[in-house]
Amino acid sequence: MNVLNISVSNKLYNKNPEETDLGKRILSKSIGLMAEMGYEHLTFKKIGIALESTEASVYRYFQNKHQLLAYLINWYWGWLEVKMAQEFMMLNSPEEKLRRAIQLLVFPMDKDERIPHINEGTLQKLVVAEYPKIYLTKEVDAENEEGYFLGYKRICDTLGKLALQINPKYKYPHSLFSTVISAAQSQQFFTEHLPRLSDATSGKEDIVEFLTEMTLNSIQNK
Amino acid sequence: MNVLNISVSNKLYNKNPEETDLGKRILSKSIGLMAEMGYEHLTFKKIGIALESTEASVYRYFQNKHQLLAYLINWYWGWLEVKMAQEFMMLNSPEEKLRRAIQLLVFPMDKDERIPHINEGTLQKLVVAEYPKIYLTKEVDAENEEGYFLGYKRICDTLGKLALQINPKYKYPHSLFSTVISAAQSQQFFTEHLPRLSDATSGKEDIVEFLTEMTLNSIQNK
DNA sequence: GCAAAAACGATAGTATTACTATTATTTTTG
DNA sequence: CAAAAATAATAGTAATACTATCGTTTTTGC
Repeated sequence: MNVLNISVSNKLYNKNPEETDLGKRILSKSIGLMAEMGYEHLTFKKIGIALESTEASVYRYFQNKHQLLAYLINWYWGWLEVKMAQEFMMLNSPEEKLRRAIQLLVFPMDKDERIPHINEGTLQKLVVAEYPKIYLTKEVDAENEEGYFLGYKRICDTLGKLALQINPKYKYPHSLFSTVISAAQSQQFFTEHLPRLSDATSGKEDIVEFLTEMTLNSIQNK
Repeated sequence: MNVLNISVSNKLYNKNPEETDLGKRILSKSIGLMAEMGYEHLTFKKIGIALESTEASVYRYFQNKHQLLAYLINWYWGWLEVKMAQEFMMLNSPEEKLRRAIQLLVFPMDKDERIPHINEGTLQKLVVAEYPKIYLTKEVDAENEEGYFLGYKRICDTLGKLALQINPKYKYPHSLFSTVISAAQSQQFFTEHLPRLSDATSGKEDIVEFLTEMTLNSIQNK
C-alpha cells in the first residue's frame, strides 16, 4: 500500500490516533473545528458531538486539548520536513533550497492523497493561528523533555545547516531560522488581521520576498 | 507632582485602574502573579485573594483576564515608546537610534520611581512569555477595532520610519519591525527554555547583536 | 459638615469546562 | 468462539468564568 506515515513522538498522545478509524476521524474533525472556532473555544465535548461519538472517547486518544494541539503542530512540521526533503532533491545550491523552503513555509500545499484524513491547507491555517500556544506555557520545560517541540527544532537545524553551507562563519543559524519560521506564520496572520504590521499587499508573494531577502542578507553578512 | 502617565486606550478596562489605590494594587499584583504562575493558571479569584479583596472587585476594573493581559501589554509598549523617545533625543543618526531601540527591546529596564506600582522588569518577563496571546484569538478583528494593538503598531511605525531614513527604498519596514520586535521576545524565551532554537550563549548581548545585524543588513539591501 | 454618589467587600448563584469513573455493548483478534 | 480491546452512554466532581445583590465604607461636591 502506498501509505505515507508522518511520525510523531508517542508522548504526544495517549493512544495513537493514526492506528484506528476513530483516531483518524478525531484528527480530521479536530483540525476542521479548531481552525474554524479557534483553540480557546474548542472542547473535547464538541469534538465528540461532531463525530457522533463522545467526549470520553476523545480523551482516550489525547490527554487534553493542549496535547492535541501539540500533536497536530508536530504532525505539520514532520510533514513539512518530508516535503522539503523531497523538493531539495531536485535542487542543487543551498540558496535555491532556502528559497524553496521559504516558499513551502508560506504557500498552501497541495493535498496529498495518501493521507486522506488530514486536510493540509486547513492544518496550515491552524498552525498560523495557534502555533506559539504550544510553547508559551509554564509547562514548557517539562514538555520539551517529552519531545513536544522536536518537529520545530529539526526544521530549524536543517535550514541552519544550509545557511552554514552558504557562509560557514555565520553566527546565528538557529536564531535566524526560528525567527524566519515564526515570521512566516506571523506575517500571514498580520496580513489578514493586523495589516499595519506588515507590508504585504499582493498576498503571499510579498511575504516570501520579504523573508527571502531578510534571510539571504543576514547570512551573507557584508 | 512628578508623575509619569502612560496612556492606555479606555477600551482596555472597565474602570481605569490608574485612578484608584485598589486599581494600582490590582495592576501590581497581577503582573507579579501572572509572571509567576502564567496566564493560563491565573484567575481573578486568585488576584482577589492575593490582594485581600474579592474576585468581584477585580471584575469592576477588567472585563476578563484577556482584557487585563491586553492592558498590561499595551502599558508596556506605551512605556517603551516613552523610553525610546527619551533616548532618541540624545542620538543623531537613524542607525544609532535603531541600535538603541533593539537594546531597549531586549535588556531589562531600570525601575522608574515615578511609577511605584509597576515592576517594569517583571512586566517585561510577562511580555516575553505571553504577548502573542493577545492577538492569536478569534476575537482579533473586533479587538483590533477597539484599539487593543495600538501600542505594538505605533512602535512598528516609529522604527519603520527610522529604517526609511536609512534607505527610503526599503520595501518592508512594517514587516521587518513586527518581525524584529517579535523575535526580540521569542529569542529571549528560546534562550531560556528551548536553547536549540537560538544561538545566544552569553545571554542578551548575543540576541541584540543577532537582531541588529539582521535589521541593518535587511535595510541596506545590497 | 453633610448628603449623595461612588467604591468596596461579602456572599450567593449559574453555566460551562475539564476532567475521572463506571458499566454495558460492540468490534476485533488470536 | 472466547477473550481482549474499543467504544458509547452516562454520571459525577472540582474549578472556572462569570453575574447579581446588598450592606458598609469612603470619597466628593456643595
